[in-house]
Amino acid sequence: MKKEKSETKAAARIRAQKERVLAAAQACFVERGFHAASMATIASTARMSPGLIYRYFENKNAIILAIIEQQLTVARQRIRQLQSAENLSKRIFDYLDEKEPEDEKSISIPLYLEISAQATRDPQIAEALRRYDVTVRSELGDWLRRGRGDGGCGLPDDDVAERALMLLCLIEGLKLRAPRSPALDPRKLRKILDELLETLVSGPV
Amino acid sequence: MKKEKSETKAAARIRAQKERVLAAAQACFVERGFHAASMATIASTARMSPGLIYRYFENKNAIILAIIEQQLTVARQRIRQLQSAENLSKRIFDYLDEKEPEDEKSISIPLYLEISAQATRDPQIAEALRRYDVTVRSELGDWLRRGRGDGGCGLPDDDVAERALMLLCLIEGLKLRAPRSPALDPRKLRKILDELLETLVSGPV
Amino acid sequence: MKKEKSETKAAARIRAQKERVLAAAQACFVERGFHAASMATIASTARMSPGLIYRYFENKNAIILAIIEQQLTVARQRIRQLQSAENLSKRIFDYLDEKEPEDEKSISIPLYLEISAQATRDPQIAEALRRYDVTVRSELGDWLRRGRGDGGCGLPDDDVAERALMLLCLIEGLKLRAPRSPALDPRKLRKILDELLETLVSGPV
Amino acid sequence: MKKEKSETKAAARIRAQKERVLAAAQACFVERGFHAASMATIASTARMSPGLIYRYFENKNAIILAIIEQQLTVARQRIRQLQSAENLSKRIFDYLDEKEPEDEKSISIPLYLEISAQATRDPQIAEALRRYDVTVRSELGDWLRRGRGDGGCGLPDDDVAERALMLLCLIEGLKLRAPRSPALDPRKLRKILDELLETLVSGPV
DNA sequence: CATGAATGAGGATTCATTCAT
DNA sequence: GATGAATGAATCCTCATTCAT
Repeated sequence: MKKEKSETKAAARIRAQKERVLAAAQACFVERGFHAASMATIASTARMSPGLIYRYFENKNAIILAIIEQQLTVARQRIRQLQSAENLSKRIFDYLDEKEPEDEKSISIPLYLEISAQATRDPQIAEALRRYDVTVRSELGDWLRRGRGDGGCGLPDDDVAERALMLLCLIEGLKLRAPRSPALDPRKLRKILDELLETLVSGPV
Repeated sequence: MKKEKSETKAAARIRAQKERVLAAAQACFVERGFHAASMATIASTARMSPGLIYRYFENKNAIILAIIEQQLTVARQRIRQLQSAENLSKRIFDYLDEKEPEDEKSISIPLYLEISAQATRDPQIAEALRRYDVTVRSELGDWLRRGRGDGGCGLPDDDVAERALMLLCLIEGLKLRAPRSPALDPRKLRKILDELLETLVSGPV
Repeated sequence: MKKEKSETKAAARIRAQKERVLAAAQACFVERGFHAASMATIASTARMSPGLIYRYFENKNAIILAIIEQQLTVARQRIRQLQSAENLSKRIFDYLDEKEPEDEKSISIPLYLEISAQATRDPQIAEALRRYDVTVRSELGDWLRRGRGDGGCGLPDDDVAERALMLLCLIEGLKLRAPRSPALDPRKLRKILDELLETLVSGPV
Repeated sequence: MKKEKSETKAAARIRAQKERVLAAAQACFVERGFHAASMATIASTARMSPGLIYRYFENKNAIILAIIEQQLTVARQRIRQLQSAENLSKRIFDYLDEKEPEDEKSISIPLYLEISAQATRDPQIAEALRRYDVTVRSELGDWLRRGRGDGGCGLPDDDVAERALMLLCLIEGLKLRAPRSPALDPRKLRKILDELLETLVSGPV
C-alpha cells in the first residue's frame, strides 16, 4: 500500500517533469526552430539541468515525438469546439489571426512544417505525424458527419474523409501563406473562402 | 574574338559548376534535410572538394537562395502549360502522382517546407520565398484572368489574386498530405476537388 | 550556508579554470603567435577539451582581451615596486635580463607586439590595449610625481605624462631590441641610459 | 651575345615581377596584417594570378623576407637624409605625423611589429630582421659619428652604437605609442624629446 | 610564361550527450 | 534524483599551394 502510493507519487512527478520539458521545448522550437534550439536552451527554459532531461527523454528526437503526441489533444479540442458551419469561416480567420485561446498551446505552422520535413527522414516521426493527421481528419470528419442539430454539418458518410482533407488543406495552407501575402484583401479572401466552404460543407447537390 | 570566345567558355563553365552544386545540394537537402546535409556531403555528391563550392556560392544559405530562384522558372513553366480549366483537376492529380515532366527539376514538398521553416528565421530566405510566392500567385492569377479563348478562365480582375492563393493552398496542401493519407479514395477526392475548382474558377455568379 | 559555500566553490573553480586557459593560451601565443596557436593546441596545453574553453571565454579574441587585462595587475605591481630614481636603471636592466620575479607572469614582448599588431585591426583589442597603456603611463606618472621622500621623483605635475611615455619607449624599446643586439656593450648601454634617465627624471632645470 | 642579352631581359623581367609582388604584398600586409592578407588578395592587388607568385617566391614567408630586405634600402635613405642634429626632433615629429616622403615605401609600425613577432618563431625572419636592425643602427651610428661639418653629430666612436640604439627606441617607441595617446600634448612631448636628444647627441660632457 | 580552377588540411566554434559528484 | 562540467565529433568555412590547360 505504502509502496503503491509512493509509486503513484513518483509517477505523478515524472509526468509533471516531462510536461515541464515539453512546454519548454515547444516554446524553444517555436521561437528558434528544431535545429536551432539546443538542449541547453531547452533545459534552461525548463529551469533544469541538461542532464536531467535525459532522465525523461531518450534524446532530442523523442521530445519532438512527444510534442506531436501532445498536439493530438489540442487539435481535438479545437475541432470539438466547432459549432455549426455558419461561423466556420469566422473561426478560421480568428485562427489565422491567432485570436483563438488554444493557440498558445498549439504548435506553430513553422514548427509543423519543420516536423513535416523531419518526417520525410525519420520514420518514427513520420509515423507520429501520420497518426496526428489521421486523428485530425477523423475528428474533422466526425464534425462534418454530425447532424446539423448537434452543431455538425449533416453530410452523408460517403466522402466525408476526403472533404475533411480539403478543409485541412485550405485552413493550414492559409495559415502558412497568409502572413507572406500582406497585399491580399482579407474581405475578398473571406468571401471566396465562404464560397469554397459552402461547396465543401453543404454536400453534394 | 578569341577572348570573347574564351570568356563565353568560362561563363559556361561557371554556370555548369553552379548547376552541379545546386543539383547535388537539392538531392542532399531532399534526402537529409537542410541542416543534416553538410557541405562535405554536398561536395562529395557533386564530386568536388568542399572548398570549390565556395568559389560559386558564398555560403550554405546562398545555395538555398539559388534553389528557390531556380524554382521560379520551373513553377512558371508549369503554370504556363495550364490550358483551359477543364483539365485542371487532371493536371493537379498528375502533379500529385508526379507524372509531370518538370517534376524531376522541381523541389519536393518536404524541401519546400523546410525552406519555409528556415524562412521564419533567415530574412534573406524569407524574402526569396516571398518573391517566389508572389510570382507563382501572379502567374496563376494571369491564367485565371486570361480569356477562355486563350486557354484561361476569364475571371474578372477583381479578386483574382485571392482566388489564386486558394488554388495554391489546395494544390500544395494536397501534395503535402496526400502521401500521408493512403486510405482516401482518389476518385472521391477528385470529385470534390472538381467541385471546389468549379467554385473557384467559374467566378462569382 | 551550505549553498553559499558551494557557490563560493563554484566561483573559485571558474576562476581557476579561466586561469588554466589563460596560462595555456599565453604559453601558446608566446611560443607560436596568436594566429598560429589554434584553439585545439591551447586546449590540449590546458589539458581540456576545445569545447570547454568556450564555457569560460566567448571566443579566441576574448582570451587575448583577458590576457591584456591580467597584465594590468602585473605591470601595476612592477611599477609600484619602483623606489627612488637611483636604482631605476638597475631595475630596468634586471627587467631586460628577466631577473624580476614578476616576469614569469608577464607577457613577453613578442606577444605584446603581436597584440599591438592585432589592435590595428580589432577595435576591442585596440581599446583594451589603450586602457593598458593609459594605466601603465598613469602609474609611471604617479611615481614620477610622488615626492622623493616617498620613493618617487618629485617632478612637477606639468609634463609628467609626456615624460612617462618617453620612459616607456626606452624601457620597452630596449626590451624588444636588446636581444637582437648582442654586440652592444651593456655597461655603455647602461651609462647612456643613466644619462637619459637623469634628463628625464630630474625634471626641468 | 644574343643569348646574353635575352637573359638580361629575362632577369629584368623577373626583377620587375618580383617588385610587383612585393609592392602588392606590402600594401596588403600593411592594410590587413600578415595573416589576414591572403595570397589571393596579394595576387589580385598585383594584378596577376596566384599561381604566378609562386614562380617568383617559394612561399608566403619568402615574401616577408624580401620585404624586410627591401626596407634596408628605404631606412638607409631616410637616415642618410638626416642633416645636423638641430632639426632632428622636427624630422622625428614629421615622421610620427607621416609627413615624410619615404613613408609610402616604408613598412608601417604594425607590420614591423607583426614581423618582429613572427621573428621570434621563424629563424629566417629573425635573421633578416637582425640584419635590418644592425644596418639601421650602423647607419644611425655613422651619422652620430660623422663630423658636425658634414651634417653629423661629431660623437666619439666609443659608444655610438649604444646611443644609436637608444635613439631608435625613442623614435620607434613614439611611432608606436603616440597614436594610442591622443591626450598627450605634442609641444611638451617635443620639449622633452629635445632634452633627451640633447643628452643623447651632444655626447658625454 | 601565365592562368585560375581545384584541392584538402586545418581553423574556430557548437552542441547532443555523458557522468562524476 | 539532480547537477552542470566536460567531452569530442561534427559543422561551416578559409586559404596556401598545386597543376592541367
